[in-house]
Amino acid sequence: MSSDSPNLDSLFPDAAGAVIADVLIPLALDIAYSYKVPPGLTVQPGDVVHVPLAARETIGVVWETRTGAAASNLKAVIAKADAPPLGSKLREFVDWVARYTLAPRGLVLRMTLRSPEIERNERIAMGVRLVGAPPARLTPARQRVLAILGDGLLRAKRDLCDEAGVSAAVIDGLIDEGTLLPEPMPQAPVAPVPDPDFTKTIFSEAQSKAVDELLTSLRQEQSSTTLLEGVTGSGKTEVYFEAVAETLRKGRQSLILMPEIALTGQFLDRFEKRFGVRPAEWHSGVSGRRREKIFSALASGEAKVIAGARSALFLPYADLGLIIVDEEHETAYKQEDGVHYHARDMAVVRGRLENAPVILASATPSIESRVNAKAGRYTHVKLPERHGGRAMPEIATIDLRADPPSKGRFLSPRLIGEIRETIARGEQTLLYLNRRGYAPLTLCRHCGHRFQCPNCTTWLVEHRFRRALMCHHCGHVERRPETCPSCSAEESLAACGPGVERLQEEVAEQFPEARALVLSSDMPGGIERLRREIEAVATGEFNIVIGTQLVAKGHHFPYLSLVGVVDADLGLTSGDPRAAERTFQMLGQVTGRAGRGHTAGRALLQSYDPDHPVIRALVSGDAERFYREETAQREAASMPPFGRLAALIISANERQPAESHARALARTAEPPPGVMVLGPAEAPIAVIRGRHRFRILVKTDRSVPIQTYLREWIARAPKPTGNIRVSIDIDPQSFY
DNA sequence: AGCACGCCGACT
DNA sequence: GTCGGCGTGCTC
Repeated sequence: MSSDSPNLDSLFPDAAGAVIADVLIPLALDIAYSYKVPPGLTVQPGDVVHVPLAARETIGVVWETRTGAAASNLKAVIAKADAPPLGSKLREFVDWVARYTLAPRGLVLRMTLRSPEIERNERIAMGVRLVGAPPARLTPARQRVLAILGDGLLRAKRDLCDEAGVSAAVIDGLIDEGTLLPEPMPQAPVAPVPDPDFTKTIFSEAQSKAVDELLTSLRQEQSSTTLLEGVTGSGKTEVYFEAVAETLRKGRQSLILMPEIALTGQFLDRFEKRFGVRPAEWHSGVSGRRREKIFSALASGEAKVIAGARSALFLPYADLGLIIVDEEHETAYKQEDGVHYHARDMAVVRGRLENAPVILASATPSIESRVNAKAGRYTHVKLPERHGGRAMPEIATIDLRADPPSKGRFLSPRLIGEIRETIARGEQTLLYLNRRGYAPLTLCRHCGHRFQCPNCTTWLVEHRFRRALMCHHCGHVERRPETCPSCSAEESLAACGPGVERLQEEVAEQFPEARALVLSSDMPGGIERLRREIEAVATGEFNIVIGTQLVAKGHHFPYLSLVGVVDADLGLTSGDPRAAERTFQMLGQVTGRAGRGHTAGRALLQSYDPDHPVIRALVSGDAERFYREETAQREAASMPPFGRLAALIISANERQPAESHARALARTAEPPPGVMVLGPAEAPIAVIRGRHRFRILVKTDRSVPIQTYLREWIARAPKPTGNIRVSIDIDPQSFY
């Protein structure tokens, strides 16, 4: 900071030598704006400041300071804000993420500032303490209060009222008399420090080995990424808790990233069992007041461990010493609106910048992470067996060509037989079908009319319970008509294919005496009811559970011994380049639910294509081979992580303009060698928050700087007219 | 994100 | 004639 003489400053305020701050503002702006720094104010890069913007005042972060000739039209910084400054590593991270995701830097900055809505209305709870002589008039109410406070300790007003059975007026009266003294209550610590040695976990031989390996790579001074691969039930969490303990002993902070839905009481309980206290939590359900507290506790270094959803990656840690990405393969790590980023990948980047080791944990790792591990870029730590002698489920297929269900039904005779036996043993069956509603397609038997979404390129799903046809893509809903809208034929509409509701109908028919339950995310009664029902399933209350993918995660069902995958082929035919991987992971998780205690469970996959590599791999348990083959295919096709995928997303309020601009853009593309534009016609259209989105997929091999190419492409293309926005999505590829 | 400006349809 | 809807562009 230059120290010009005050004389000179006041005489020539705009002369060379003025201090200028380049301030990044948390709006959709990519460049930092320049402001004069008024005399008497010193700012440093990272400082949060109030600045004028147009007619308003906003907050911003000083990105750089310089001295030089200030143009006289520069506005001046108003003041420093009462917020922790952003460290240089975090600023570097913001720049890096913005550059990689092609988002304006201001938008990325906003993710790091989101919480401190500087609520000045901090109400400090007051307590009272006995200090003076009893008052002249000693009423019974007053006596009760004084009796309680006789020990001279400080008590919260509220608690005291409850305990003494008096109103606040009694206590206020005593304060006026001088008998009691009000005093602010000591603030409960936002995030009590976990004790790394609260309990000592007894590890199996395999687990101890994994812990040793993990700690060895942790103790290297360099930042490193470790893939912790452990089958369901192998005790991954307890193993990575040891890395958290090690980081705690060093006095540094740990971040445990998890998909939002996985952040449950169950996880927090396990943490508390190991460390004596719960970690601080960070997700959409945490209230504003608490967010602010956690925010500053992290910035000051007071909070040591935080468990959070992907947004926690952008918080201002004082000394981040470890990042764990739990369930690293989860798609929930990808943010699809605003700044498009993949939290797993950005975690690896932030870990590198902060010199913090990163642990990616999963039972079914992503291809990307596996490839990196195989190539030696990540350390690979494996937990190959279940903990506590629990056996892996036995998985088999039912060939639907040889053993078909009866017409209009979806359960094969063999599966029905197995369910019957399971019920007879008093055990539970899970029927997995990842399709909400009654039937995925409705058509007219008379004229062949198919109900299609007016916005999307998808069929409307019948929801018989609600008597509606719904689009699961955009949320469009219409009433199911009685007659065909095209040919007016009556009673001609036929439901095609199964959904969970239809399966429930079939189950009721086959097993009228069984208690069956559908678990799907659109269940009437909302999340509360869902939680209660899941609890009821865990206590063994139902014989048959019919569930969509939400049953694959989290909860443990101790009575479950049979898993029937109703349509194992579902999802394998979608155009998604990760379809095989996703299906393998999903079915791996679902079938992993089977098994009671030490008894192995059974899983049956109904399939018309039992020789499909995914199904074969699930049955044989040969994950290695599946990953090897899938990796080879990815490599041959230049798909991630061997090539890159990106998309231009064109969105507008109406479908038509979005689509025509997408086509116009596609025509403008002049792909250089190594780039392939996969055309808008192949891309599905979705409606998100009222905006119709069209995607143009782009595939490149790794030699092409895809960011540069996309930027040039957009610059070349005709300017979008109307309310059309073009944004860029870079597909996750994993970083190392 | 705000906020102003400007262009088109309904109407005190 | 004006009011006000929203689409568009700008903010050091």
